[in-house]
Amino acid sequence: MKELAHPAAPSAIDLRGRAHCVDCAIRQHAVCSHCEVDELEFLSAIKTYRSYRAGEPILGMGERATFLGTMVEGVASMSRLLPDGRRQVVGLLFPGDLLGRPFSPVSPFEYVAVTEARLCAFDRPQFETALRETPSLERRLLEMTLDELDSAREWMVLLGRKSAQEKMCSFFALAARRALRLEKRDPIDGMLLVLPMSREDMADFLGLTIETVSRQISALKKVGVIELIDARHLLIPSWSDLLDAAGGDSELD
Amino acid sequence: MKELAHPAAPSAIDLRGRAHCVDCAIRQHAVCSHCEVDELEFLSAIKTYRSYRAGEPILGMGERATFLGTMVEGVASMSRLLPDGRRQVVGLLFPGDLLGRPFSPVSPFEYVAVTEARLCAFDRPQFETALRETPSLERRLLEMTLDELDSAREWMVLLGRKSAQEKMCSFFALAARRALRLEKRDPIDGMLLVLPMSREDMADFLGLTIETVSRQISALKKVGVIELIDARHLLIPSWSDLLDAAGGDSELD
DNA sequence: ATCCTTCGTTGACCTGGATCAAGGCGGGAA
DNA sequence: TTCCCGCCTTGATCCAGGTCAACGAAGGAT
Repeated sequence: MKELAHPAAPSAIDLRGRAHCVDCAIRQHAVCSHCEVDELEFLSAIKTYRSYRAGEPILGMGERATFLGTMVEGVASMSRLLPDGRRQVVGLLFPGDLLGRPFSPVSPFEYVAVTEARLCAFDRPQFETALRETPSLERRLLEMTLDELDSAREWMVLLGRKSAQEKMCSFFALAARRALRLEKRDPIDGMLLVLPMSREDMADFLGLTIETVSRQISALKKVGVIELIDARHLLIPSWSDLLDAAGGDSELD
Repeated sequence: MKELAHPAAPSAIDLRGRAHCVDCAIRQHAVCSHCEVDELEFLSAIKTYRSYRAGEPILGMGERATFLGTMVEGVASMSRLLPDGRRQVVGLLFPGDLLGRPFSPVSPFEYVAVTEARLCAFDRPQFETALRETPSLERRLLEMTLDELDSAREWMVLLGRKSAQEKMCSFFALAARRALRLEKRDPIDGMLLVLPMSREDMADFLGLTIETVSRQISALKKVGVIELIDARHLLIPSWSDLLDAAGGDSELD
């Protein structure tokens, strides 16, 4: 996972991966959700699917990105590495989310596939031109960016003011809501939550250490806020208990 | 400061405050910076200046906002109050910054004037219509939102992974850069930095307590990274020393 | 089957920053 | 001038979460 020959080269590119946009399962969440058929056709012409294995880098920090794209499957992380090795995950990307920084060729953050992932990628200059010429695209990007900004600020509250326990609960709530959204289902008590990431990724997302994450999970299991099946699977017996323990959750993600 | 009769009512509204946009000192930083003369004239027709005293609330959390606007003078904070009183400042607004959440009438954060402040306010529905009909406005808002998102993520790194000392230095660097930008000057060693806010606001911005802020300032003074004139004024003897002590600063704000 | 190697858990201990508490200082009111 | 009162600083103590360390469980490779 650490020693891949070509960090920015996906493990597979399907150059002719022209699945029909109209059939795209995640389009309603994506930057192209407001597009008309002809606009979709144009995008379709410049799109390429890229697949990544879990742990594989997608874009490096400070690297010149040649593309950007929509997450189609899987989860990716966006993070910053400090000179001394400390790491902060500043965002998780779920299907529908846009990966990459429009209008800026070098991203100040690195993107890594957290699970096996698939990206609907666009050549950067072409996509940026499309953005400028297609109001429905630009408008949707603005909507998405405003929402992401709200989420980022929400997360700042968590990072700055919440206890380790509250952070864990907020994270579970976030992960559960994002999973539910894709399945178009509402939260229910007793639901299963699949954790898409390692303890280390969670720790780096929450501003904690893996040990603290592990301990808090054990503590939450003991008080019954969660029921642990195995390291990656848990049940949420009571959604409202979870939100209470999350300390002022704003239902945003 | 805590017991104001009408939280959302500014201390003064100049209804005929129609200073010419073309002469506006901060327009180049504002959402209207890409506008043509005719577009400026339209905005001018729907704008109103609002003044706030230091400490005065501008928009409450969860409150239905009737306006949003560009900061013209002064500094405002954007923050979230947790049910138990903990507070996190998620952003500072300097002249040129847009105050308020476009396309969403209720802001999930509260805005407070940190110093005496002046706002170029627009009626929300009218401004949103203008946004939708004016590509130069919408495009500029997108640019600004993308930049703010980068800054927010930068701040997440600080909140999640930096030490109290690094946080203080990053804050000084941020405040200095924002001040310099307005004056169109470059950072120089020995420059004076005016702190626009109280220890409490800094603490809430950095995810610290006032005591820690105070102690770190003393510590930084002792090691010579800053020179304290009084509680609100300090010198930055060496810009590079400051950035070193800030631990991986990305020059962003 | 056996060995790694990675990941997660748990325990023991430490420490950075929070908390609690006491003054200092400066500006406005009387 | 004196007295507040809101800020800021500093000291003493505490504790949530970090650090260090050991170990178990679950794959993969051979």
